[in-house]
Amino acid sequence: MQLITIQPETLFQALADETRLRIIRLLVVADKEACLCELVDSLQEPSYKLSRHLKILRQAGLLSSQKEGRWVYHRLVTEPSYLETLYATVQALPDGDQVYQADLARFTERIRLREGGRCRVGILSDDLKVENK
Amino acid sequence: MQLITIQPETLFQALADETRLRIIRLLVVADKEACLCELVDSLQEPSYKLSRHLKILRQAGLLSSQKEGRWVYHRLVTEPSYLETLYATVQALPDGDQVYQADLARFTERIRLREGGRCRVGILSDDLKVENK
DNA sequence: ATAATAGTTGCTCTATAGTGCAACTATGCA
DNA sequence: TGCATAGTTGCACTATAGAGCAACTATTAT
Repeated sequence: MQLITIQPETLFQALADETRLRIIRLLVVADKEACLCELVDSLQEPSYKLSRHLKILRQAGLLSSQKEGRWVYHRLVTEPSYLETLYATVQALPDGDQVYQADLARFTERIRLREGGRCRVGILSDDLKVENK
Repeated sequence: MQLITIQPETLFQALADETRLRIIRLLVVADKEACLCELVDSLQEPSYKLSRHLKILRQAGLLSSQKEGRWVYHRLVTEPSYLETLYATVQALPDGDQVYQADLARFTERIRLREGGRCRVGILSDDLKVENK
């Protein structure tokens, strides 16, 4: 049950950003949940950036996030039912420069590293890791 | 045929504004075209404001506008087909504070003044008229 | 305990979006 | 021919959104 009502504009505002659309579209098409590090490797974007966008999607009621130890799994929210219609639209959008296709390809590769369906490795793309001095 | 490809984000950006959602929702639910002055009286917003929002919707590929004498009629674009799905979502959105319902009520009343299906009067809400000194 | 790492967030900066006012164009009517 | 009016747009102002950096928390493994 959702106590505070989310404004319709907020919903569309959440999708009005390329990075967030890539996240949503990936989760819609792959029909899977994903943790941040898997998204970092799939979208090739820094974790702090994705973390913030995930928060915006969560606040818009599109995503639910569950912590499991070190990892946080993000999945699409499917209620209320018009969200399913919305995801159908997202899935039907053109992929002019094959960005989504490339994201999905990396994601598919990446989740092959899961053990028992759970993520067991961190960020693999060296250039996206945050180094602790 | 659409020569320049509209980015998916642009589509959602266009809907990420209360005024523009009111316009789209009104046209979806009423299943009618409307001219600016009818929209001004229905949404109770100044014409310069709506005119700009209509332009944004047009540029996003959601609206087509045709001039007929003094009046410009705006109608929803239905191609490509995922736009229909998008409108279905818009129609299914909650109307918490009955804003859309009130807009529709005023619009229904307003288009009763048409003659032969065409708008024959201008802005009726005195407080929204732009006075020429 | 300590180090490594998954993830988050405060801060600053820059770009862009929305508003209102006022001036503008274009069309029809007296 | 000139006026009223449907509609558009340049300008200035303000608010907000997104990015990057760096510091932070929390959890696991050694």
